[in-house]
Amino acid sequence: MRLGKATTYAVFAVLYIAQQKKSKPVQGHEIARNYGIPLEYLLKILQQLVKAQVLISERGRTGGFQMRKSASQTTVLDIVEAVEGPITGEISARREITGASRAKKIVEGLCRDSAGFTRSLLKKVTVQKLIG
Amino acid sequence: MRLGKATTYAVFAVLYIAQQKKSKPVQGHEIARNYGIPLEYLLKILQQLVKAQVLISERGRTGGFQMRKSASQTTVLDIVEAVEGPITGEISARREITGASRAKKIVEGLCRDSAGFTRSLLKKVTVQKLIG
DNA sequence: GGCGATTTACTCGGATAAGCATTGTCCGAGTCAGAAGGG
DNA sequence: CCCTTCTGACTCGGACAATGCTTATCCGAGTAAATCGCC
Repeated sequence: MRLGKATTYAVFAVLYIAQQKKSKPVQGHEIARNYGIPLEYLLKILQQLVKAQVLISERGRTGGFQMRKSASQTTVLDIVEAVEGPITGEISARREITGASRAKKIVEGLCRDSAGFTRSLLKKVTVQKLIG
Repeated sequence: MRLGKATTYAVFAVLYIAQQKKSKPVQGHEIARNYGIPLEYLLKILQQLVKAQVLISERGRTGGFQMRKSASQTTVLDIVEAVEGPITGEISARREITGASRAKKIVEGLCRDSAGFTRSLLKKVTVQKLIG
């Protein structure tokens, strides 16, 4: 399991937002400055989190981002899948390889098991637990 | 767990080689023809498997590829790591993100656990089991 | 001074380039089988 | 007929492009606060 930059940014951005006491929205540039993340890129990632129902956004001068659900109801899996898409186990050249269907099914099963384990692992950890 | 094309080719190529009864080397073009894989690309992948001590190669007119160890001593993990490099759990922007060290360690732990599980999973399955 | 229209500064939002890994291709080095030729 | 030599075709091997995805950036749409003018 290797988390890409985008996903890593996403996790820590959500963490930062969840840690805010105030109910005011947190603005992108504040997160970017704190972690040294390129602002425009971060915004793009935050938008994906909004689409995936992890965050809510507000426009305008006092706008920003807020948690949609509470920190204890938001899991790391939610964040990761929002950015990378669903974690699914599959092999790439499924169509090219003809025959060897038995072996193919076994290998696909392995991938699925790995993906399933990873999903359950990430689902167990909430943002609340990350805060501590 | 998503296996790239190269890795998938590698698994089925090794499977094909292991299935050969004769002790003669199997030639690349035979595998490529059987599975519809681009020959030159397959050769490149097979070379990686040779470097990783999974296969042995022989040049010349009667050359080709053979298993280095027996099918029951060669695991899917050996093949996958030969092509993709070692399966390790890590986050990408480790340096960029400053602070939040507690959360960082937790997330890194998740990645390691996922990687460890996947490794053990792939290690359990030998090429012999794929043949059936 | 109070109220409202306007400006303005700031936000998010989606479309657009740059960098890098994966995938795919080409030509050269090496090696053995088999033909050619002489004994 | 048999052995040696040589040729040639076929192999793997490593260096060289094309493609696709991740990463990064830019400019436009939207919103509320602050400003300015009028009453």
